[in-house]
Amino acid sequence: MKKYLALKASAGSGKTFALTVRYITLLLKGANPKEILTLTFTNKAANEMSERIYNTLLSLGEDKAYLSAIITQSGFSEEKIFEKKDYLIDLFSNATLSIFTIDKFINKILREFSGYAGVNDDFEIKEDDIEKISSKFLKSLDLENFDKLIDFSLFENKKYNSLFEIFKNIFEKGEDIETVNIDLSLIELQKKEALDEALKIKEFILSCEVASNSAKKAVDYENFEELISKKWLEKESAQDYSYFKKCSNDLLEKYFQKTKEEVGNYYKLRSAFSLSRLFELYKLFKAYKRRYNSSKNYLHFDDISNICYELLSSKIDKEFLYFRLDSNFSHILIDEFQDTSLLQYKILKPLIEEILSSTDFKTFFYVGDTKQSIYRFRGGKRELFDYVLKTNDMINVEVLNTNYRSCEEVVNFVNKSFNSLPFYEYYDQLAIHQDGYVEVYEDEALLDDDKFVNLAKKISELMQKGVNSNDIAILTYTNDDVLNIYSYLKRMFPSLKISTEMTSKLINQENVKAVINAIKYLYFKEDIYKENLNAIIGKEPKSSFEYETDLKYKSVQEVILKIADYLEITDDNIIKFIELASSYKNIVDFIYEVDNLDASIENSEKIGLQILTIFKSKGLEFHTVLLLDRVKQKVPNRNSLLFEYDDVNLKNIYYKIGGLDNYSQEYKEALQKEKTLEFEDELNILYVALTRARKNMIVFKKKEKSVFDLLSLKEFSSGEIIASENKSKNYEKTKKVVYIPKQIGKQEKPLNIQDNNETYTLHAKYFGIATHYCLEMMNEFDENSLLLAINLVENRFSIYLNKEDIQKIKTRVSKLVSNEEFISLIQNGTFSKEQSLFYKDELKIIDLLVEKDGKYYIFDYKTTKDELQEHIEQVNFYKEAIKSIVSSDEVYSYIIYLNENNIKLKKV
DNA sequence: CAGTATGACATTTTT
DNA sequence: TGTCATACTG
Repeated sequence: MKKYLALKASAGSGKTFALTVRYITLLLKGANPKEILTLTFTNKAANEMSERIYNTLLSLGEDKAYLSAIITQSGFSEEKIFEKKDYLIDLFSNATLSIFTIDKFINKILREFSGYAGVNDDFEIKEDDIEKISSKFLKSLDLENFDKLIDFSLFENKKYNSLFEIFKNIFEKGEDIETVNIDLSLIELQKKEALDEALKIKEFILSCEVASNSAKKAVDYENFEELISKKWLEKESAQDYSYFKKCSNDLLEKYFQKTKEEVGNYYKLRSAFSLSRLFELYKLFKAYKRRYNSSKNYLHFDDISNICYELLSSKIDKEFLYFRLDSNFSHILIDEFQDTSLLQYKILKPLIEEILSSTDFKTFFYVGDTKQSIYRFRGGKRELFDYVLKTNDMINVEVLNTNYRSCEEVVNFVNKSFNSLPFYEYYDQLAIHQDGYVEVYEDEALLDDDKFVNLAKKISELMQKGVNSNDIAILTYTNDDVLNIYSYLKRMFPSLKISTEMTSKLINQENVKAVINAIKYLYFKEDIYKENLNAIIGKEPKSSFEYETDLKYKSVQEVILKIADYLEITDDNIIKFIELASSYKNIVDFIYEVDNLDASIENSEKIGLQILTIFKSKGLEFHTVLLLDRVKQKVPNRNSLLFEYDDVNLKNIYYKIGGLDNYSQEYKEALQKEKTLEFEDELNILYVALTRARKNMIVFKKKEKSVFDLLSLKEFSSGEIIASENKSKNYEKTKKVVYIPKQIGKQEKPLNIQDNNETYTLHAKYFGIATHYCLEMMNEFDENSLLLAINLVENRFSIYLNKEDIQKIKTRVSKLVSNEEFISLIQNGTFSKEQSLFYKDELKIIDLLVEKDGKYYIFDYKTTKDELQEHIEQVNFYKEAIKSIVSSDEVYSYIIYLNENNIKLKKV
């Protein structure tokens, strides 16, 4: 095993495999899980990582690929590894793991050193309410600074809101600059100077007899602003401008050059002024925000990394950090390194350096693929990958170029598309799977009104050729496209199950929005809310909304439910909204706080054809991919600031001004650099999109203005469509715990929400999921398995549940495994957990299914106290389903109520 | 026909 | 706020 290694892992080349092998090798070589710091970007990835390691340990030896890789890496013999297997499983499942997201890790550091950073260690993490902070900030300013802000805002013609956007942008970067004081009147003077010169040109042209109308129109300026909007100012000399050509002489050229010089001086002054003033105001804002955060005892994610970095760079030295951190990390593994931001890297740097300079057994490893860096807009810095290599010559680099994901046709197509691009680092990949199908289809419909006809046709064609709809994923550029395709396909194929993965805010979902407006109307009696409501639910404008209720005396949850039922719009999103609404104490709280609710919408069906954005698809793979061109054109980047970096060092910050590039060479170069990076982003998105398919890929290309023109794709097809392996109409896609929302709205029995029944809280939901997860992860129903499983639960659910909850789960499950009736029922049977079944058009998941002597036993776990009729109905449904599937009457079912004090087995 | 002016147009998102 | 298509100009 290389002690220090950077791994360039193209899409599908076995990145997670390499990480897992390395982790297990470290364990074999005697490392403790706690000291192996493994960093990922999302919680999902962190969970998957620990599960993958755990599962690989459990089946160590069964998978030859893993085994031989581990043998090679560790240098241990097969026997030696088997010998250690049980010990490793035990070690891993009982240890505190250090597998986190980068953000969580930085958060951890800050909490440990909170005293030095001047923050409380129990701060909350949440989104900023920029509107509130900015208005309070304005009020906090003294007259002089307030004037400065107003002046700046007027001068740059910026709204206050966009000013705070810029502050946020600076804050994310965590950069700072020196400011200089330039008087605004100086700029006004310079403007006049330039205008005076330009008026000479005007006079000259107007008195030139041969001047064309266009030439006269080109000098129709009265003030400075009109002057600089003229295109001819960008020319090198006056005669380069065709409308001036006829009048051109030395005198005009003299005026022209002088005007250009004065305008150039204006730009220099203005950019220096604007940048300085902006940072001056930013510093005030930052200081104010610190005070505000500390008074409210909360921080934003950006605050955390910002403060943490300040702490490390000024207040404490790295030795101190290293020795004070509650765990010493001897090994670091970083996943998706190309997405690391500069700030994050700077925070990790001392830890990495300590490892690199140590003579002990300490290792450093990072994997990534700069071609898959598509998150630059939120800070990801791909240059870091090579920079770290370049600046630390002990680090080795390896490249993974075998593709284990896609079939030959797909791999070859991607190779062909990317390897001839100049300035794009690409190594050809080698496919291990044969065959496959690739098609580039020039879709004329994409430019018409009926955009998705051909997409729909292709889908039905694929399904006829034996591709299961579950195996198809449609990838798009925007969330908007996802929605449009979803509703189009729903219309065309009403019975087709479609799942969309979108992150859109719950409060923006139509039904939820309708209820919010209805409640606001009832509270404020302002017509605007009623009209909003009418528009959303499709009623005529001015329709009345009559609803008798007493907002004050009912719980917020009850009000939402009643109104949603009244409007007949109760759905999954409304139910989630009701669950979340428990956090509002009363209706007034709700009215004023609801707009800040940050939760996301419930995604539709959990099974079926998938539609998602390319960004969302990163890290995933699909049997068949339909890739859609960018439907609408790309928008330009609207940041007001331009950060120019040399590798990873900040070179300059510019305040973006249109036209400045004509007068400042360095600004022009910085703009050019930014453009190159944006171009790379665009190619990277294409790379991610084209590497998701395992078997079949169909590209829908626009006839004109297609993004695929970057790769010069032409109409093309190669190979044969590969049918799905699983032919059943809707089969399980994941073995994950699926939460089915409780149908609160449809219950017969009136709800008793006021007594704060825990059944309906999110917390209870996670408690239930965690309990199910614990039971799912147990290999055997005994205490030993429970210990292992509870550890996994802790690692996975510690965000949602506290120690007591975990203990409660442990107690409950422990009661179950010592329950004689239960044990005797399952003894000597073969059992399958989380068995999904599809029956009468419904997908259900059975918690535990046991087969014994030709008899079947169904078990369903419940963590609620209440024994509801619907539980019985649900289990009866399972029973019917199993009976019909196995064609036997010997099916028995039980509901297991996992109560705190006792276990109840209820035969149904 | 080449150069110029003008108006319409639009993203991605975790912690 | 940059890009693109389109109309206009000489």
